Amino acid sequence: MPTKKHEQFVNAVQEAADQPLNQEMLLSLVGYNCRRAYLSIMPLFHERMSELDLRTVDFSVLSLLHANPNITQKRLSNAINVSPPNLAILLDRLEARGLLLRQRNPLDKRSQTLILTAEGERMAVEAEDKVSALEADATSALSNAERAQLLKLLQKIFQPSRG
Amino acid sequence: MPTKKHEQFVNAVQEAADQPLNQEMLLSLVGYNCRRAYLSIMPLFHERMSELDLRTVDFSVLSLLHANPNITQKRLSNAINVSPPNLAILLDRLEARGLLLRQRNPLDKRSQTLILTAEGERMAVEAEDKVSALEADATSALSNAERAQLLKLLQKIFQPSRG
DNA sequence: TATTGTTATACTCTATAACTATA
DNA sequence: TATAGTTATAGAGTATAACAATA
Repeated sequence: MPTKKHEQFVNAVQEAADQPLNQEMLLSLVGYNCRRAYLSIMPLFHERMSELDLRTVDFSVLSLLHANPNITQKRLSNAINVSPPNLAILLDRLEARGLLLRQRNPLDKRSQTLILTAEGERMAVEAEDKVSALEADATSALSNAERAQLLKLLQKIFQPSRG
Repeated sequence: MPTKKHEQFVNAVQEAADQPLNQEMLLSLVGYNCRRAYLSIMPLFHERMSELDLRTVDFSVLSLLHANPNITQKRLSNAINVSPPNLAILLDRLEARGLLLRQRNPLDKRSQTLILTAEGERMAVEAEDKVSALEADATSALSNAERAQLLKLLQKIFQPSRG
């Protein structure tokens, strides 16, 4: 025999099931929306880059070394926000694949400088092409102007000094 | 005795050290910028929410249940993109803390509906206030109009159907 | 004494397989 | 037979502590 309280519960559950989800609060947060946008782009990255066997962080390293040959591990570590221990094993893997070289820094023998091999350069160029294309596909709902505006606004958040 | 090759290497290393890092490629990518912006907001989240002992995903759950009482675990799982096994233990913790209740769904006894306790409601309201404030601080480089524009552009990426 | 980089290790997050109960 | 949820477990990603070599 259903009590009144039980009836109210059944009605509340029915009503909840009938209504679309209210996500107003979460959708008002920049952090949440950044994460959702990022997570919506990543599957395409993994699909298209699995052929090159590169993760996002591997791509970041190749791309930065392509544009900045002979920088030290320290500067790379700071730039991509990967801790020295984790960068060490990441570089072990890329070096083992013949994509880059570590060389003792002649100006300060504590540090090591990094440079892509010829194969690493080829891989970097190919990866950059693939990523540019995949990005365009993942953000095809945006016009070029909107995309540029988005980049500007995001950079204001993590580079506030640059206005 | 330094070879010519070695001299060239020393010069290249010196030049690399003297120049600012070129991050043009990475900064042209929406995914990379989303991640950087997200990672710049998170430390503030952890600082301010450690008092409430809530992670981002815990906050998402409390906030969604606050706005959508009596929804099922299935709908919650879909909304926040957390797999059923991982959601189960997350809900175990919040239930053990007295923040929510799981109730067998009277309309389909396979599923369970979720509702915040009085304490859970208080926690949700307090957390939402804190998060709103922290978001404003983390994105203070943006005007209100820019912030609104940013949310719109990000949502276009992961909700392309909504234009 | 401080810095760069490495090794070892622990912790969190996320993903998968197998199971129970209900439809 | 299919679905909601749970348990157990494995893997990836990230963080910390201790160490060697150089400054």
